[in-house]
Amino acid sequence: MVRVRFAPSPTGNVHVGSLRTALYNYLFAKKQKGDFLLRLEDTDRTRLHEGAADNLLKALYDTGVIPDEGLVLDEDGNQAQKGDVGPYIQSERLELYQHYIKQLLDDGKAYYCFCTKERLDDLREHQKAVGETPRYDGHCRDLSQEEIQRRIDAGEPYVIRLKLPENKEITFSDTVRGDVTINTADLDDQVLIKADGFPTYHFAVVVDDHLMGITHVIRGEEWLPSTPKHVYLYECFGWDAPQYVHLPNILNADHKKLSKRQGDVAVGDFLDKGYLPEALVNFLALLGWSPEDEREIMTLSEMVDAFDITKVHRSGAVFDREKLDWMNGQYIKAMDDEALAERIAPYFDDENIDHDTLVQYASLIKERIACLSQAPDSVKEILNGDFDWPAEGEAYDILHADTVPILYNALYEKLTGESDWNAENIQGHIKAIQKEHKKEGVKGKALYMPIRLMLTGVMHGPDLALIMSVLGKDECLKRLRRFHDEIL
RNA sequence: GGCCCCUUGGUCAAGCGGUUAAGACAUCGCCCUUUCACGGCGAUAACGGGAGUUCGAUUCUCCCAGGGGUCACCA
Repeated sequence: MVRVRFAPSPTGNVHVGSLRTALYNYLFAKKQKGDFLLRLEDTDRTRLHEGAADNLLKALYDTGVIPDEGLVLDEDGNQAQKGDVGPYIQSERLELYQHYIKQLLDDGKAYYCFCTKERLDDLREHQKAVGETPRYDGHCRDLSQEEIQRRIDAGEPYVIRLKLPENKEITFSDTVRGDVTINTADLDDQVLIKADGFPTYHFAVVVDDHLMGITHVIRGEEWLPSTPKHVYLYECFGWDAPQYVHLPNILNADHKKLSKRQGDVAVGDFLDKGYLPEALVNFLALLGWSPEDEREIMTLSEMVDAFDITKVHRSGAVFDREKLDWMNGQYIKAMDDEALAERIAPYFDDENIDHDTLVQYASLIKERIACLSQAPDSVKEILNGDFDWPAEGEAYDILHADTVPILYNALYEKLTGESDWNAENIQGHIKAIQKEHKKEGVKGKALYMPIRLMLTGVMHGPDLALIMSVLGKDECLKRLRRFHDEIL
């Protein structure tokens, strides 16, 4: 039975890269009919962030990447832990780490280290200055039992380090990268337990992944260089290591790691902006993986069916915001007006607009916006009545053509008489005008464009009758009168 | 700098010894349309370099170059 986990630390907002990692774990688990767990790695007390766990859960549930086990949301939407191998929050597992570190200590696989921060800093600085790779020098590796006891009793702060064998090649297999070999000579005696008694990531992941029965570790490639330490720990305990899958990074356009400097990176930011969660997830899934066929627009469950972890790309993928826009637009266009009206409603919050109007707005902008937050501006751009008619250029010429007065009179009269104001009837009037005044040149572009200009001031926009319908009779007539007074 | 990983068009990516080297985004045309947008059609555009292996390399091997990651009592 496949069991995978997403194990972020609650340090702030959820990065889209993290979401993708979670997503791949989820897709793999579901494809293999296994479980996807969420574990919180909160061993760094200095970086804890208020509400981070809530953010995390919200991002996951909003996007449908929902954990089967571990930290979850209960029926009431409250944080809860679910499963038999908890707790799923590392700070609640301290006794466990104590137990296992003792075993390592007893076996001589780990040792106490009393080196001060200052000594370590000096050491590192010196090594750098001499051009050496910064590394722990093993100062406390061989302290006598007596000295250790004495210093502990004296209350000296200490950490516990992994005693790495010297010059040993450690090889592990990675699903996307194949066999990777690293020599312990290039590795540090990693701190396993910090001075505050908390485990470091390196120790906690191994203990937890083993105890939780994790079969596949799917994580970012930044973990690749430290994986040998983890593999060695499994060896020390006599446990089977999981299968590793290191995912490529998501990059900025400059091929650097995706960072806040160049736009949004938090899942919440994208959702707030009006990127649909299903579009974001779809887009993210395709960064580093693609299905066998040529589909690009896929639901989560379609992705599950098509997902193949062995087809994950090896190299980093640039986060192309233009393509995200396109994809989001595809999702928006695929929605019906009612559904879209509901989704854009929050963005009109301050304006108190009724549902029917919202539906009309939806039909107006559906094919013009890339994300939901553009809705108000887009509507405003189309319906804005506070404009001046152009004083020059093609638009000016159109509005000052000889046929415009004829058109104006006919239009004003017909619209005034219309009692059932809808797009179809409006279109009928325009057609009728064309029929009656065709011989005077009021037809085609010379018919539609002046009307569009009279009513909106600009030469482009959605279907004219549709705009007029949404504008309403009073507003249309008002604009026509203003045109008459100011221009005609 | 040491170590590790990566390398097909501007971007995401098919490809897994023999192909006219897919497709998508973006760009540029044309078409559709009263306009814009949508949509349709088409165009431009790629195997980092060098050695091998092979009848034949984008596909296999090695070297180089470039890019990235990592070298914390952060994850």
